[in-house]
Amino acid sequence: MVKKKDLSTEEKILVAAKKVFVENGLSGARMQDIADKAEINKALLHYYFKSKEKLFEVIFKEATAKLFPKINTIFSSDIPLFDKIRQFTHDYVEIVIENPYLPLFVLNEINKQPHAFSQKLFGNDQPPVHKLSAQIEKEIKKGLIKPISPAHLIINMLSMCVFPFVGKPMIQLVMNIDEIQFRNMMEQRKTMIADFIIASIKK
Amino acid sequence: MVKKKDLSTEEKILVAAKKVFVENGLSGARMQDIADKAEINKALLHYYFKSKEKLFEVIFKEATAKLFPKINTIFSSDIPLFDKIRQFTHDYVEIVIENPYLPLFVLNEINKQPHAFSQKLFGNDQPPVHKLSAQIEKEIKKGLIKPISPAHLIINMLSMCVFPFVGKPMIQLVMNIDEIQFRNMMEQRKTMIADFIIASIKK
DNA sequence: GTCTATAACTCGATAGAC
DNA sequence: GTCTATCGAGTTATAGAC
Repeated sequence: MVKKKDLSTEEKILVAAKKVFVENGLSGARMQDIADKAEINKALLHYYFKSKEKLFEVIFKEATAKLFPKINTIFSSDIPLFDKIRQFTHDYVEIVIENPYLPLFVLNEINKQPHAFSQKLFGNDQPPVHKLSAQIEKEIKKGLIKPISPAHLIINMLSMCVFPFVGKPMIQLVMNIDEIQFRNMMEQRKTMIADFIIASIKK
Repeated sequence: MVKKKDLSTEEKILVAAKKVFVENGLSGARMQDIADKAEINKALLHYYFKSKEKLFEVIFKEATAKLFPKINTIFSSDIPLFDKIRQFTHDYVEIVIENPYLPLFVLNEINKQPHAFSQKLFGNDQPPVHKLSAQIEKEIKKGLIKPISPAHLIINMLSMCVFPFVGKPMIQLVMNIDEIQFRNMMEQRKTMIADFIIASIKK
């Protein structure tokens, strides 16, 4: 664990800004709160990052960089379908366990600026579902799995990986569980989700 | 379809406020925007609803009233498990299709004030999962379905119903589909989700 | 009930000293 | 690089006329 005092001013700002933006969103965050949390003053924030928007952009890019590239890589990789499902759900739940508040943060901002991201998220690459969709179609045609719409299967998989974190406080309320129990459940999901999916589509 | 002119001032405000708050959140919403959309002026907003916070609370309560009671009712009803799964997923997806932006809105605010809701959402009732959990356990013991943690099964079901709407713009980007295609897909999910779940747990 | 005008305040941003 | 002080835009909220 790195102590605050060991961080450069810029790093302290980034750590503080991440927390404040992720908790409150762009419009809900206050530069004063970020400054306080970084133990500096507002003027210095502007010295390092010209404006609130610029600082936000840095934090947001950092967040998407954690959440999206992995999807692309695994979806497009060249391994058998069931392995792919197991690997994706395992790795993705693991990522999100370490960053439980990022999905809600990112989805919020995408919601507020949908068009602004069509390019940003995937650059000039194909959106990453095509290869996986094709693979699923192929398995169905070969009669190896039950017929299912690839799009729905992918949405189901993503839903089960991500939603528990987006709805974390609600789930904790409804199920009446604390942080540790929640974390344990999420650890189980690393393997449970794939089992659940494969049981559904295997012939 | 009711026309704006036929609504009372209070109703016009509520319609406008709902749209603005749901799209922008509490901190992102502007009273001026609400006034413009309701075709009145700011002063009148305060005449009807003392403050921004008070107005927000009304909208928020309306939103939770749409999303939560249904869960409670179906989860606790006295019908066979598979019927319950079919009914819940069908009805819930239907509700959310008609209010696609409510889940993200509500989850956001719960995230910002987790403790404030422990009472608010369910009052003095038991959180509604107990009865469904017990029912699932029983079916497993009777050997009618495959062993699975009730909590995970419920989370999976909720995830597949709700997440596509929380992640709507992202899904539209990733899958490259427009509003109509999205709506069609969600219509399919009214029955698809139950099929998917039951295929996974049926013996 | 509804309006115009404005007070009161919050907050991002800058000037300027050190 | 870092600070204090302050400006100015934008917002919530109120006063007061009709």
